[in-house]
This record gives sequence, structure tokens and C-alpha cells, in this order.
Amino acid sequence: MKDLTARQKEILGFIHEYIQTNNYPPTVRETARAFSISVKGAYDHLKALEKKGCIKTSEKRSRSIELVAPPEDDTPVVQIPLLGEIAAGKPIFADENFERTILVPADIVANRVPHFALHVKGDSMIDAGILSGDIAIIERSETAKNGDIVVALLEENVTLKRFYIENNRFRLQAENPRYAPIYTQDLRILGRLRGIYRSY
Amino acid sequence: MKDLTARQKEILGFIHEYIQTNNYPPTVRETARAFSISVKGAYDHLKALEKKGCIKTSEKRSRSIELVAPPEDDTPVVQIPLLGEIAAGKPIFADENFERTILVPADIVANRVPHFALHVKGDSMIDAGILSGDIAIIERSETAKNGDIVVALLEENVTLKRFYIENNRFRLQAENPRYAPIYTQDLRILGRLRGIYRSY
DNA sequence: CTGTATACTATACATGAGCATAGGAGCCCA
DNA sequence: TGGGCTCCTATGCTCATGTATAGTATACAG
Repeated sequence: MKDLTARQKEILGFIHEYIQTNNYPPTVRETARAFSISVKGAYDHLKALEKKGCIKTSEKRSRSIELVAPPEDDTPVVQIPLLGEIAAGKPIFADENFERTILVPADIVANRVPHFALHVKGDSMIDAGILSGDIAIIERSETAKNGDIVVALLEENVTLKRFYIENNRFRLQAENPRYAPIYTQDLRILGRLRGIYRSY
Repeated sequence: MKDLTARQKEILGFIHEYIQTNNYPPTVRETARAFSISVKGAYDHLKALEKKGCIKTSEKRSRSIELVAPPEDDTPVVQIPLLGEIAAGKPIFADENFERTILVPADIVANRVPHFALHVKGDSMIDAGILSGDIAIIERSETAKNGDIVVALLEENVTLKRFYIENNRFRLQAENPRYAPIYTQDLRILGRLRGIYRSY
């Protein structure tokens, strides 16, 4: 699939676009016309592309170009729940919190661990490029490593902070100098930050 | 789309299957052969299907049958191209820049305007919560309003900045005090920022 | 009873389309 | 220096294909 010459890439690109807009592939002559070259010129390119495995054609049939392994390799997506207002005292994963589902590329949700999403509120993580209103994609996990950004349950409040283990306590560190670190010995980690999604 | 006769449904079903297996639509004669009827018989059916809006054809073009409103198109996500390294001097939308496609929720790509995505490089927009490595989802547009974050082509460099119109010039403003604003009278806007996507 | 739609057959024609032969120019490798 | 690859022109053959005319038969609606 590699080893394509510049010209061949152009031709392949044209076929792509053509199919995109017409839903059916071009003829040899249409390809030739698109590049202002002779029919045989285009024909040779198509045969070269076929030999290189980028394309498949059926003999003697018009418009029988098929793209082999087209770029759109089904990048799958997964649906994860977006949790809305997290009321103090309620279990975070209760049904009441469910707002809607959002779709995220499956490569984020790499391992088969469940994920969820939260609206970010406040500016405590602003220096990490996380703004109020962003959607945070969280991998559900009870544990975290030093320096991970986590969603933690802290005295019935849910908060997004950077997480550190110190001698005999945990430190939850905002990424904003106006917020002091929180020290606690009693906290529950709900998940680790895996992605941020923002819409303008 | 309703009011199809039994025969017409059969024909439409055949076209469906044919495209499914071949990736390209059948010819009139292939359709005729499949039902052991005459060419004109099949031709009339196709024209009837077209009149009823189930199918679209282009005049005088072989294999130009297109299915109108194919079974299920309620995909809440859309694929947009992720452009990679933008080399100076090269057209940004050239095929060489194509890296892969990414999936974004369709509500971002609300209007039918084409979108694309870019890797963010550098820290010039850090105070807007846009970090190096983020993926920016851009709505293709030649224009922008005051204060929009835009992708602009500036002396063969592509840059992401906040855009302002001043008396007789444009101002491209970084969101980082260490970067001075850029003033120019000659710039081309490539698109407006619609979303940010970050993966940890 | 007539008009209109469906569902065909049979035949025909101009152009569309795949494929081929012959050849040329430039390039890199051995 | 020669062979093989890419990229192209020009011309042509043959069959595929969309479209058309003319006609048959059935059914249903006003």
C-alpha cells in the first residue's frame, strides 16, 4: 500500500473524492479527463494501483473500481454516560445523575474498563488546560498513581484534581495558584481523567 | 418512498444487495438479467423508482444508480479528516497532509459545512485551555467574527489564534502573555475553532 | 369507456467504456 | 550502455450501456 508515486497518490485521491461525492466510482475516461491525460495514461495508473493493492477492479465491467482497505477503517466509538449535577450525599452513579450518553472514539476507552463523563465546573484546573464547561472523560478506577488527574469523592463532594500520595495522607492539588492543596486521609477515588472534550 | 409495488420493492432490494456485495451499483442490463426480463422492462422500473424518489441516476452514465435515503443514516457521529504536519508552502488540504479520520459527535458539525481537525502545536493558546498535542476541530470557513479562535494562513504558516479586526488591519492574538500579537493586512482564514479534544 | 399506471417483449442506435498496440521521453540501477 | 520503471500521446477495436420507439397485456379509477 505504500510505495506509491506522487502521481499515483493523486489518482488514488481523485478516486476517493469521486466516490465520496458520487457514491459510485469513476470510469477510466473520467479519470483521464480529470487529469487531462490520455485514456491509456489513466488506465496504466489504475492497473499500477491495482498491482500495488490499493484498488480492485472487475474485468470488462464499467465503473468497477473498488477501494481496497479504504482509509476509513472503522474506528469504533463507544457510548458512555454523561453524568450531570452531582448532588451531595447521593451515590454518584445513581440513575438520577444520568444526563445523556456521549460518543467517544474507542481508542480512548482502550481497556475494557467502564468510563463515564462529567461536566467540569469551576476554574481549579485551568492551568492544566481544563476549563469550566469542558466535558471530562473518566476511566472508572478506585486507584490512581501519583500525579494522575482524578475524580475524587471528598466529604460528599465530587472534585477533579491532581492526585498525590504523601507520607500518611493524600494531597489533592488544583492546577490554579488561587486554590490551596487539599490534604486528607479519607477520600475515595472514582476515576482517572482520560480525555477532555470541549465545544465552542 | 412508499407506494412501491411488489415488483418495485424486489428491484430495489436487488439494487441494495448488489451494492452491498460489489460496492458499486448494477447496470440496467444486469438488473434485467437478474430478473430475466428485457432491458426496457428493467429500465422502466428504474425510472419508476427514480420518480418515486427511491433512487437517483445521472443521465447517460453507466452504473450511476444511487440509493436515496439509504436505510439508516442516523449516525450521531461524523468522520472528519485529521490533517497532520502542515508543511510550509503546501496547500493545507492536499492529500499529503491527510493523517487519518477521527470521529466527532455530529452535534459539533451542526451545519453541513465541512470540518477538519489539526494537531495543536506550541503553547500560544494555553490561557484558552488549548495545550500542545490537543486536537482542534475546525469548521472550514473563510471568514470569522471578532474574537473567534481561527486557523489562519499567514505567510505560508498555519497558526491557531484569536482573531480581531482593527481599523485597517487584522490582529492575531495568542492566549499567552509571552506571545506578542501579530498584526497583518494579508491573511487567509482557513477555519473557525469548534471543538477541542484531548487524550491523556 | 377512456385515461393512466404497471409490467413487460423485441429491436435499435449512438455513445460509453475497457482494453490493446505502438511509441516516446525521462529516470534510476547495475 | 542497456534494461526496467513511470508517465505520457494517439489511435483503434469491440463490447457494454443508457436510452428510445413501438407494441402487448392487465388492472384500476372516474
